[in-house]
Amino acid sequence: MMSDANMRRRSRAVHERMVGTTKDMRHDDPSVEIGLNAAIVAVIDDAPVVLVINDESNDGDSLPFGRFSPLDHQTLEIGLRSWVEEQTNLGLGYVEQLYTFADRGRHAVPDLKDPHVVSIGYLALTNADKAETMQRGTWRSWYQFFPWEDWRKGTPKILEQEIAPRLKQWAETHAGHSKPSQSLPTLERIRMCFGLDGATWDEEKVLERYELLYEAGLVEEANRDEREAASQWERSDRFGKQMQFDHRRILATAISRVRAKIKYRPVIFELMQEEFTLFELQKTVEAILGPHLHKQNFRRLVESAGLVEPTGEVRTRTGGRPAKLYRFRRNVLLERPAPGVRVKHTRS
Amino acid sequence: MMSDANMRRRSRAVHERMVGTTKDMRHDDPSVEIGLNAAIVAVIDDAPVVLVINDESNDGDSLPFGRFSPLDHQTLEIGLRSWVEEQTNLGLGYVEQLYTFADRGRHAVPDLKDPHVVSIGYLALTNADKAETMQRGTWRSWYQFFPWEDWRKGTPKILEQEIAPRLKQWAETHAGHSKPSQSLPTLERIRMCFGLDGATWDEEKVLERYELLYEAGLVEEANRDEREAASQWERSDRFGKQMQFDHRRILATAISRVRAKIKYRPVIFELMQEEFTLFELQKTVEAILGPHLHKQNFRRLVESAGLVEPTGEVRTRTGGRPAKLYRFRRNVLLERPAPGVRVKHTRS
DNA sequence: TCAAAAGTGTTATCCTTACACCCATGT
DNA sequence: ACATGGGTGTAAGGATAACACTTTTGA
Repeated sequence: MMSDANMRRRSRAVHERMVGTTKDMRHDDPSVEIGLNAAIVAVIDDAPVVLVINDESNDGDSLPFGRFSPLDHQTLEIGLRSWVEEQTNLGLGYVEQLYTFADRGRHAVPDLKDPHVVSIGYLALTNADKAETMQRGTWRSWYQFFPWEDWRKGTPKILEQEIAPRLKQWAETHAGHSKPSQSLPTLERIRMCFGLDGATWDEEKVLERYELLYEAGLVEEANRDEREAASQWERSDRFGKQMQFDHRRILATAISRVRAKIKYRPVIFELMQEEFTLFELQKTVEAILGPHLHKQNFRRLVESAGLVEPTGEVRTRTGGRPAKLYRFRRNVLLERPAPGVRVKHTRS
Repeated sequence: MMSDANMRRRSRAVHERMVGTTKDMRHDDPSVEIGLNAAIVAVIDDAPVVLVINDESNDGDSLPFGRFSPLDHQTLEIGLRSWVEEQTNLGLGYVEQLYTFADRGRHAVPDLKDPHVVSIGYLALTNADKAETMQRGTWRSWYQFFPWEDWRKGTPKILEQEIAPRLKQWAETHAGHSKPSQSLPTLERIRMCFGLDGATWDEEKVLERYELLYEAGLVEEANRDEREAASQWERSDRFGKQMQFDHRRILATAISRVRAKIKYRPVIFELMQEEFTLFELQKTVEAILGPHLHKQNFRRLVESAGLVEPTGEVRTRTGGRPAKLYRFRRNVLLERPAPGVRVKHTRS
């Protein structure tokens, strides 16, 4: 049997292997910084918006962000909330972690390139009225950053006019460069991501689409990071407004996540007022998922799923007949395992 | 218009606000360490297993893990792969990021409490045959760490005999302590998480269940972290074997994720050989999700979904009639947006 | 009066569930 | 022979997509 002290020693050795205080350390590695970044989403006037800090620098807007300091904050989420509150005076409600990125070369700033930053992205949902106390920051339509995601007026022109041809051209010239880890050939990846040549558009693939454009060097950030300077276009917002650091990637992750999540969790109500009409609810869902897509059956769906209940009140001046007001039925959480707005799309 | 130099300066200011090189810094904060941790999952003899490094210390096994060093590795995933390979000589195939934790007090080691570690969890899937070259490490059934998840022989006894009464007792004594952020009252949370009192068991809620037991001070780790030493039981594995640091939490996250993911992505095939019978496929799905649950219709489902195709060959000595061999149809990826094993449960 | 939105009702279709039954092998 | 798993067919039931139609307001 091992002595107690011996066990302690072993345990300590394990720990040191990790934190690198002994011989196992390879460099005098300046430890990395933890960046917390929040994509705060709301729906205003039936448009999906995100809160950005306008910095007027060359590199575009940024998301609210800050450094995680374990001495100040017990958990990552607490740290995030305090940063956001400090920067925007906005208290957050629903918050969820997205992803942690640490790719070398994707945090470039003009005069201080590639610091060692691990950036942790968060998604927060709020309704714009709760956000009245907000001070700094601007709400911006997320389509400014991702114009190809904007299907409100049918297929976005940029898709077939710019993206498809340039991506295909890139795929041909870089055919050999495709990583073996990617199981699909590049052309197929492009087809699937952007719903070209008969493939169906999947509104959840926001991140995959952005990453493909980055790889192809079509978004400004790729230029900035000097990775694939393959296509030296003039600086422009043609492929969406750029953002600082890797914030556009974080925003893409956020959009993907909300779009997926409202289908199996009742998070859509985080974006609503307490009381709402079914049409308002539908508009909000459409703002997130993309419109022209659902059916009148939407009403029946949410009611029969037990997601909402009538308040008894009515709202007039809707543009037509007065509409019953509804509220979120919190009890669904106790009844169904995965309640959400299970919508299917139509062609009309 | 702002001068170019001016813009650079502003941009720099933003960056410094984050990395804290100027006045914005609050402490001489020793920067945190990044720990990479892998839950490597396989199915052996119809049982779900995870690769652990047996350290024989007081604190139980650990997952393969290591420190992330941005100088050595371009991305987090590359860093993870190299650590795992170094520790176990095992090359990883499918890898996916899970979650990043940094809760103060959840990385305790006996003699060096609460270092500032941000631990990033990863899920890896492999089939045990590919893992033949493995050197260090042991495959352990994940039910050793989560006995209440083991429904292979019907409802686990520990659920009604131990967990339910002790959690309810805890909920009553700590009624006031429930955080306001949790929307549900503690007793309802318990009911939902563990499928008590008529609620349905949701096999995906592995993490929620573990966290509840941690909060209630029933798992060893809670004791160790000296958070809720409410219940001073003798040290025991009654509520599952403990693991080092926060590794059991990471494993819980991993199990939740696989269980959810096989339903909408064809990741189950990462756990299979190249060729397999439909029954083997079913057994593997059951190993992950929990058994006694599906139907013979499983066969029709996977075939009609286009997930598999016959190889033309046959396997004998199955215990019955020889079975056709199948392989994964990689082309589903080009056809369906979210292919997976869409199984529903039955009572039988 | 008419446009716009709120609502109700009804079918056709598909998908899944459940049950029933036959086939081929090893022991 | 029989147990065990392989494999096929089909009918009942539920969900939902699609369509048709009525109601109530504000401009």
